[in-house]
Amino acid sequence: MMEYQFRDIEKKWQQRWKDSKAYKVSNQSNRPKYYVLDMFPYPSGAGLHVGHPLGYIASDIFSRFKRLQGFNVLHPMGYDAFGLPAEQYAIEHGIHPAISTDNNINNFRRQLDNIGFCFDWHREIRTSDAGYYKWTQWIFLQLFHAYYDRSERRARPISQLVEAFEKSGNVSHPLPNAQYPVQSFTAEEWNSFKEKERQDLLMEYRLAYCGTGEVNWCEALGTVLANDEVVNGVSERGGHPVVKKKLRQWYLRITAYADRLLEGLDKVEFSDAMKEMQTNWIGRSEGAEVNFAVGSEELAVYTTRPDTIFGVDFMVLAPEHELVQQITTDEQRSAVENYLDYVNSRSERERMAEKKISGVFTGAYAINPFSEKKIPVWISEYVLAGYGTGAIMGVPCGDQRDHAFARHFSIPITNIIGQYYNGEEANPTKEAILENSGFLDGMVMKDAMPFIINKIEEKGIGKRKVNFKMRDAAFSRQRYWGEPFPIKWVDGIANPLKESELPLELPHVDTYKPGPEGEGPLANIPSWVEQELETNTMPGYAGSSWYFLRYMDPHNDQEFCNRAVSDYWNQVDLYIGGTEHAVGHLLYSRMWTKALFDLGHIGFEEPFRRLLNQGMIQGSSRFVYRIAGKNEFVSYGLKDQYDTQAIHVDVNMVDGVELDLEQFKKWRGGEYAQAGFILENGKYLCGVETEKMSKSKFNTVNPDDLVQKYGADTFRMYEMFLGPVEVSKPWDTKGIEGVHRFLKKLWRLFYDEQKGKQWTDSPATDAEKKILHKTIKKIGEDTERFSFNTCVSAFMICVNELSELKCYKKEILEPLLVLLTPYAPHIAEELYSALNGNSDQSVLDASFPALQENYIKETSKAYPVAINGKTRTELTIELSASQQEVEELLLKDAVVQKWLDGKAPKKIIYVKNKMINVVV
RNA sequence: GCCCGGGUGGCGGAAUUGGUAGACGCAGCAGACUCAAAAUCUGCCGUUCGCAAGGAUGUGCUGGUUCGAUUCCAGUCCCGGGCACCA
Repeated sequence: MMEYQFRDIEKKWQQRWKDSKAYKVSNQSNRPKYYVLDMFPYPSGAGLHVGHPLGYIASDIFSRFKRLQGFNVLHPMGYDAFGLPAEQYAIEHGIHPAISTDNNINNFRRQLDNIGFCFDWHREIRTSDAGYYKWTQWIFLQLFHAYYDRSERRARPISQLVEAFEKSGNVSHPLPNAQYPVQSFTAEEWNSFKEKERQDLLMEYRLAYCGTGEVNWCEALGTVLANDEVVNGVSERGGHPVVKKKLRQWYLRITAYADRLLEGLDKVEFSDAMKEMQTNWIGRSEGAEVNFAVGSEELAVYTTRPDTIFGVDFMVLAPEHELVQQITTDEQRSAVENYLDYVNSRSERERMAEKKISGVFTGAYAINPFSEKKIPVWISEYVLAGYGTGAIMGVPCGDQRDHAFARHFSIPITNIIGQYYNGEEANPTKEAILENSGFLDGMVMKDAMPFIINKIEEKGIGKRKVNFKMRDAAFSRQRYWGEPFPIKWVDGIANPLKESELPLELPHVDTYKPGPEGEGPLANIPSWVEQELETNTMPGYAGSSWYFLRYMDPHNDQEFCNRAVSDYWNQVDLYIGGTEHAVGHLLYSRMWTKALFDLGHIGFEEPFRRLLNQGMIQGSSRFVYRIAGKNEFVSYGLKDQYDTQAIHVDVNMVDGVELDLEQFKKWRGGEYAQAGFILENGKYLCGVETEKMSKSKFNTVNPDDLVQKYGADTFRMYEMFLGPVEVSKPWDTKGIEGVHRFLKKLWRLFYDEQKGKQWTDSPATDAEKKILHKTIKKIGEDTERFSFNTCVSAFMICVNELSELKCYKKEILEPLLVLLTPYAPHIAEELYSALNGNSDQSVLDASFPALQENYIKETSKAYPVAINGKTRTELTIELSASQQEVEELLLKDAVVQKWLDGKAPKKIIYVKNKMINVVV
């Protein structure tokens, strides 16, 4: 074999690696462990396009790299197999989700195998397998049987809470929900409660709990819709009206973990952008809750700026606030009622989107507890019932929204910050010296903050308070294709199934239509309903919140994951995936990990030690230009001479920008078979635009086609060569040929097309060793920092230089193949095997070559010489040269003399190993 | 509106700590080999002035710091992403 026959080579080694179980990983090893994980895919029916494998290639390279460095590397793959699209497909086509999901998975697997990944498929998991979701249900029960102990800041078994209640009531365990009708009880009271009362109370503490929540109910479709299926208050499909409907819903008490989720960010290596997104989502704010008297009622407001309390000019309640009815005066009642009607007529989305200021005065006045000033109480839709206390104090001089509100309704503005307020717009400064602020006068705002909070607490009219924007996570879906809850409802009490009753298998159904009253399809199954089983199913993120643990011990039918095994593999060392899961999946899995840690099931509390976000590969669309009203197309360069309409064409019919006219005429069943063309230089050239890659834009490129045409190794390297993994960049099929040429050139270092084998055992020269070791250094460093694109360049430079020197020496070529293995494993193994007389030693288990610095050490350097900062010439000088020696050499140089023009240099800057600059 | 990223040749990108801007590749141009094509090889390739040697200019824009700025600072424009009345 003299030519690079990549198809045969790749097929051969993929089969051999499979036969020798080359990627099977053991849980026992003397080697240090390394865990590389990809965000597992939802197996959609559309299959992979070139954008999907980007992260998988990066993780594959890194896994293989770590293996060469002597690590025991866990690199598994599986499928997030429950989900809405399969159910939707089932409704439309009558095919059971289990079947369509299975088909999709088979197609995914075939496409992945094509690319030559080193996944340990013995550990494959599917979240929809009963053997998997048995443990998802089990973890749900762990959460159900646990509460969050706020003083110890950790989850504990709920049985311990019951013991505490029996002994001393709930004095040291206040209810998480301040709105619950019973707030405190004694041991005697607890012991006298009926079972239902006790269970209702315990439900208020559980980490997985049931409550009432609002869902988007669409009467016409008879189903509940996700937020993104609702557009402008109507359903995305069909445009039917959507209303809020209250339903029984499961929740996860993620808010209990808010502060730990925040603190945990300091212990992980995520990008700053990612940490910031999570921080914003959690939305921690510090402030105070303050009570204002309104007649005989008390109105609590939450504020982050208690230091501005003397600047309060009005109050605003959310329209839903419970005090609204009680405090509204008779004169204002009809105005308030009108406003409430207006608010009720609006969807949540409309209210969110509204920029116009609206509101109405209730007629009531609150009393400022410090200044005794009377403050008008308003209602407005910009105040949200769900955040803080649902009421705010309006400080116009310090808050832009309050300012706009005061202006709009002509409420007089009190200035407490002197010249910091210009009368035109609010200033949220904390640096101003307070005025018009009673006993706070003269204090700097940020100093007044702790002072006034203490005063508030002393006076007993409020307290210091930390608030979070994050809400508890809704954990029910009124759907079929998800994990059933291991819960039976008897007399209104949620009864958990016993561990021995798991898994509670998802029953087969013949129809996926929603159940009555917004319930899920399970409510249509008489046998299910007779057993009083919960009819909701779990959401998509249930299975994905803990899957990284199951990979460690995927076949264990006694435990979700053996503790010794999870102690060995521990955290995921490198997690690779897209930013779209920034807040959802990552926060949920972090919370589950913390809960499992608290309950003693695992030994670490952050699942992912390091996170790498891959960018998107954008589509590069091609356009043809049809002359208006004619079946005639004009080439890109001439289109401005006509009135044209741009039409997307399939990028796979275009070579660079040149359209294949024959293919185009056959496209879309011959729609353009009779079309005419106006060409430039005999070619039809297309327009180009970068857009999201999608079928509808005809700009998707299938990796299968590229692997078929150029081979998996070329494809892998080209995906990396496009640019840094973390950033988004457009796809350009044309460029792949450059990488393919590189591999062919590499091949020719080993085989000559005429002469055949041409490697030799002759000893390498220093120049050749220098090329090799320079490459070892570059590949080692750049792979470690995920700079895969510059690695590909470094390989190209190396092969170019070795070709130039006609270096065919095994001493150089063999280590080069090891370096290349993570990037292009097939060709590396083929040549490595040939080099070693087809021995059984696989390049996959070779050792990463050791860098010998002495071969790359330079003794002299060609220094750039700048005159006044502008590079004028180059001067080769020994690295050991002193300042004085350099100056002497410099002044002798003809170019330097020319620029000095007889003048003496003012200063000569010589930075060793960098540059020389002469200041004249 | 707020918060993050990012603007470098015709294109993707490189320049790791302030030190030769444009590595590597694509596209393009010229040439060699060939009956021809493919494959391969060689040279050129930011803009501009110049026959050349060489010079000027150049990393979105305007300033600043520095012997020296793609890199640091201030302002500004544009693009991408996230959040969106969070008190």
